[in-house]
Formats: sequence, structure tokens, C-alpha cells
Amino acid sequence: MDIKILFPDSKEISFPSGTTAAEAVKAWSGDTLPHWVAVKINKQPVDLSYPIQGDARVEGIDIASTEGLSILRHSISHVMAQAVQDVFPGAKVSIGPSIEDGFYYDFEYKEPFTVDDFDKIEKRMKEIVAADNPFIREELPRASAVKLFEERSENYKVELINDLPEDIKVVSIYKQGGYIDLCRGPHIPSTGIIKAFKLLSVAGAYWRGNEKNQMLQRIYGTGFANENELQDYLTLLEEAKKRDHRRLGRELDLFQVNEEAGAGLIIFHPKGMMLRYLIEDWEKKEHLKRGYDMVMGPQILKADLWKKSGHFDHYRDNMYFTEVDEQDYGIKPMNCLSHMLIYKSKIRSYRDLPLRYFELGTVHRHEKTGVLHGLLRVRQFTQDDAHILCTPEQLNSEIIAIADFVKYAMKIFGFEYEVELSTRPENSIGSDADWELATSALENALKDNNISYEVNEGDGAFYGPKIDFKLKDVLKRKWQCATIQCDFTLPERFDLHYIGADGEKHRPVMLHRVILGSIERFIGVLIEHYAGAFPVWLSPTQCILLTVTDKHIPYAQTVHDRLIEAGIRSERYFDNEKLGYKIRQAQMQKIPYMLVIGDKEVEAGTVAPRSRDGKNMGSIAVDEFINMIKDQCEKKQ
RNA sequence: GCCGAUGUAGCUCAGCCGGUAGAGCAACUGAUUCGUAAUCAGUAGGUCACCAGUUCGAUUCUGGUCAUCGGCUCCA
Repeated sequence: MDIKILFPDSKEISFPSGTTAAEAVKAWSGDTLPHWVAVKINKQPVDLSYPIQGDARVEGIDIASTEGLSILRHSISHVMAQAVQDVFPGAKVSIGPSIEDGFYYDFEYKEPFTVDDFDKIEKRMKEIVAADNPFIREELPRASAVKLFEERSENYKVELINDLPEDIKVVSIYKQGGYIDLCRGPHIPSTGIIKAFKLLSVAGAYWRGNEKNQMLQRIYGTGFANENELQDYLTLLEEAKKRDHRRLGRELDLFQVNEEAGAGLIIFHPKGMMLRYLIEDWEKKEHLKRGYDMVMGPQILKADLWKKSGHFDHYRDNMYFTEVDEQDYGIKPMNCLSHMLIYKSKIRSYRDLPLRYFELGTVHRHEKTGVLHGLLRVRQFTQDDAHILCTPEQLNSEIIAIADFVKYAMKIFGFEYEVELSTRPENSIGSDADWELATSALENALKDNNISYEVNEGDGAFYGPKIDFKLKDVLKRKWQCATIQCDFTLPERFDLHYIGADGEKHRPVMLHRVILGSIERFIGVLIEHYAGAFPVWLSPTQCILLTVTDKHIPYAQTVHDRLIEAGIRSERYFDNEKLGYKIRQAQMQKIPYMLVIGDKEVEAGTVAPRSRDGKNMGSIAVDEFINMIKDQCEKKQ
């Protein structure tokens, strides 16, 4: 019986049923296979060796496409698993998927792998690639598959099969050379297709991502269609390292983390603090424009209050406690409690709502040692925090206003971001009805605003669901900055109310929200985002005066005085060095403008600005320069 | 917290099989007074993360602690 196959160019060809995808594609393309690593049969990705049984539409998966690369990398992970088992007999395999930019495979082995083992593993992988072994797919009944992997002592694979839903009766395995893996596929036709790969790092990873389980050893690697692309990627990684905020923080003298002071505690140097001041100053003004009131609570509050709020029961492990006059106090990990007390300080009318309390609140959280990371994950940080107390009717418009605020702020700094909706976690307080109400309030606001988002099941705060806005760091790790959390529970626990138009008491709803999130984290991401070359309005130093020789110092000093007087962040560099050297130093400090002062400038009473992108602006009047800087600050450039 | 790696001058790194340490850059001093990404010379700088142990002797070997890095779990 013949089947009809429709190809991408709309050509339709008949083949005998059971013709493989590869044969069909060859017949269509004229004996040579295009750069396809697999195909889609009726939208379903399958191997090139797949026998086509009925009428079908065939599309190619090019090795250069996202999907193709992902298949290639997944196949490389199998080759790596084979190599690891060849080099380290007894190593057990578990899972090995492709991921963004590469792949990994998790193993159990009696000895730890180190990067020094990579040479041996890569060498063996190259042999496997050279052998050009085909990837052979086989399907077998569950029971046989279990038996197969039991015989091979692959207990992780057995566990995976046993945990499959009951209606799955047949599983697929892939063989290449002597290696067998449980796998859905598809794979590249044979190992010889692999042209460029590299093992990158080794790390521990819990089996199935659960910290109660056995820790396995994960080897990360990457692969590309050709050597050039691999080299480009490795170069990119090197470049990314140069943007790392921890490195730039030191080079630009912004901050330090000091072992003597303690882990996860940031010490801001003058330039880092200036950057922080500029951000905070901008933010305060933006909040006042949007109807927020600035407030401030204490750093420690009695433990009983934390018990009342539920933090003691649900957040204690992350809190620090202290004792004052034989009374227990909790150091605040969040700013909400004081804000609740401010609300409660008098009777509120529905006419007062919404109330928006804003605080640059410094909080302490006990983070596990292994998670600390530069400015991005610390133990003390300051949130641009606000709590909005409003009527249920006001909820939607308040959420939308916050989402707009976030959008505006991100645009000022030029950030792209992803949005996630996080729902009720296991360890939480409040009624099902309230959670449902809160979650749908957030979800509706997103939908009303046409904001695309992903749902993050069970990732909400213990008191309410949240909308998270995530920024990416230079190594593509995502960090939550802005968040909006909807809370029906704390107003309940603190018995907040307002008098409605009907003269009755009603319960307000509370929104917790941050725009930049943690100022520390935001600065960390910001440093990487700008690669340390901050726009003029944020640069701790906006310009630096470079004298050509010592005799230009007196005039340069008068220029400096004028700039400082005008509110420009100017620095002097009057050292006895050649101009070229000073320019190089200023360039490495990424200062937006270097002002060269030589004979010409002294004579004409001007400055000669050179921007950090190398443009020479010639001699201009000092006032002209001042106005230019002010204009750029105004425009947030 | 877990797995692995690492910790030597301000920074980047050398330092073999145990005999108390070096380079480049930065810093400081002097000379030079110079026009758009590195002038020359000299000087100084280290409880080799910390604490034990083995040893005649430990930066080196062993154990512990602390910190950092890459992940995992967790999270702003």
C-alpha cells in the first residue's frame, strides 16, 4: 500500500508504507540529505530512521535550528554517558537532557569526577564520534525494559520506568555502540554527525531535584554544529566573565564583600554608594509622583509580633533573633509589620484608601552559605518596598498601576524581563477562597494588560500568590527583581479594617510590592547590564579632568570647582603622567567624559571633552559642557 | 545546607618529591612636563585564609574551621 508524503516545498510524492523518513527525504531532495538531524512527521519530531506508516507531512529539523541543536546536544549527552561508563566502569546513568546552551548528564559513581577527568572523557567521546555509530531506536514492553536495565544495574533508569504513568505500556530505548539508554528521542542518525563539543563543568545535583535524595554528579557540556560556533560560544563566555559584577565591583571600586565582616554582607565604597544614592533618589521621586507615602519602621520588632503575622511559624529558619531586656526580638526579614501598625494607628475610612506606604527597608535573611553570590544573593539587603492597603474593588487598578510602574522603571534602565505568576505553596497560611481570589486578581490584571506570563505552580509567598518580574544576569541566570504579592491574610491577622460608605467595618486587601526588588541585587544586574559603563545620569563619576602638564593644574582646578558647583560629579586626575596614560586609566574606569586641559584650553577658557566611546568633541566652553551633562541626566541618558 | 574545586603581595598568577617565597600590573619615591588607550629608573609590600596534627623542620602532608567559585536545593 502506498502512502503520500508532503514535503516542505509542497511537493507530494508516493512511497510504499514503511519507507523511512531518510529514504523519503533523499528521494525528494535528490539523493543528498539536507543538514537535517531529524524530521517532523505531522508536527511530531522523530528520527530520520522513522518508518512512515500513513500519509504524512514531512518537515526538516535543521542542525542549526534551536530544535536541531537541542537534538544534537541531547545526542552528545548520550555519547558522553557512554564515554563516562567506558572510562569509569560502574558509573550509573540517570538523566541527561539538553538545556539552553548545552547539555548535562547526571551520574552516580563511587569517586568524584573532576575537571581533570574531562580530557579522558573527551578523548573517549572523540573515538565514539569517529566510529560513527548509528543511534538505533527500539521499542519494548515496560517489563522487558525494566529487566534490561536491572540486568545492567541501572537502578535510576528502572525507577524512571516504574514511575511512568500506567497507561504507558511500551518504552523506547536508544543504542549507540555498546551503550543503551532509556530515551524518548529523537536523536541524530549517527555519532559521526557530531563535530564540536566541550565539557564545561562538574557539579553535584540531587536525584530528581530533591534534597532528600542521593546526590549525583552532573557533568555540563555544550555542543554546536561546527567548531567555529563552539569557539564563538566559548569566546562569549569569556566576554561574559569580564562583565561579571563581582569583578567590575572591584575594578570600578564600587563595593566589597569582606571575609572579616561576614559572608553575604555588602560594604559599599564611595562610588558604589553614589550609584546607589542616585537610584534611590530617583526612586523616591517616582514614588511620590505616584501617590506613595514614605514611611520607616525599626530594624527589630518583638518576636510576638512575628508570631502574630505568621512569619515565626513559616519563615523562622530565614530569620535572625536577638534578645533585649529578656524579651525576644526578631530582626526584620520583611517590612510589612511596621506598615500594618501604621495603618492600624487610626480608624480608616474608605475615602482614605488606597494607602500606599513606601519604605527603602533594609532586611536581613539567613540564606544558606552555598547560595550567596556577589550582590545578587546576600544576607542583608534593602528593598524598595511598599504595602498598598485598598478595597477589593481597587485591587485591579492598583495591580495594573504597579505593573505600569515596573514597565516604566525597566524602560528607564533598558531591561527586558520575563513575567511569572507564582501560585500557592505547600507551607502557607490563609483560606482556599482567599488564595483563589488573590490569584485571580493578579491573573486578571496580567490578562487585562496583555502581559504574557508563565505560571510557576507552588512558588508563591507563604501569605499570598505573586507576580514575579525576572531579569537575566550576564550568565543568563534569572533573578527576581520586581514582584507584586496579593495578601488577604495579614490584614485578617492584624484585624485591619476601614469604615465603608455603609458605615460598616470592612477588611482591606493588602498588596506587597517591590519595583527594583533588592537594591543590592538590582545594582548587581545593572552593573552587568551596562558592563560597568553607566549612563551619565548614573555614573558615580561623570567626568574626569586630565591635565596635559603640571602647568595646567591651576586652570583645571578652577574648572573642577565650577563643575562641582554646578552639581556635576567631576574628578581630578592631575598626576604627572602622559596624557595617553591618563586616558587609558580613565577609559578603564569607564568614565563617560574625559576633559583634556592643555595650553589651548587654558588660553581659551574651555575644556576638550573626549567621550568614553573614543569621540573627540574639540574645545568647548565649560558652560556648554555643564549644560550637555545636565541635559543628558534629564533625559536619563 | 549538599556535591566538587579553590584560597600565596592591592590585582592576576608561578612556586617540583617538605628545608620559612617569586613575576607582571597596581602602589610609593625620583627623573621627565609630554595633546587623546601604558615614559624611565628605583623602593616598599607576604603569620602563604585560620586552627590543630604529623615531622628535626609544613606554603607544601593530614584533619577541622572560615571564605570564595561552579552547580543542586532554596530565594529578593
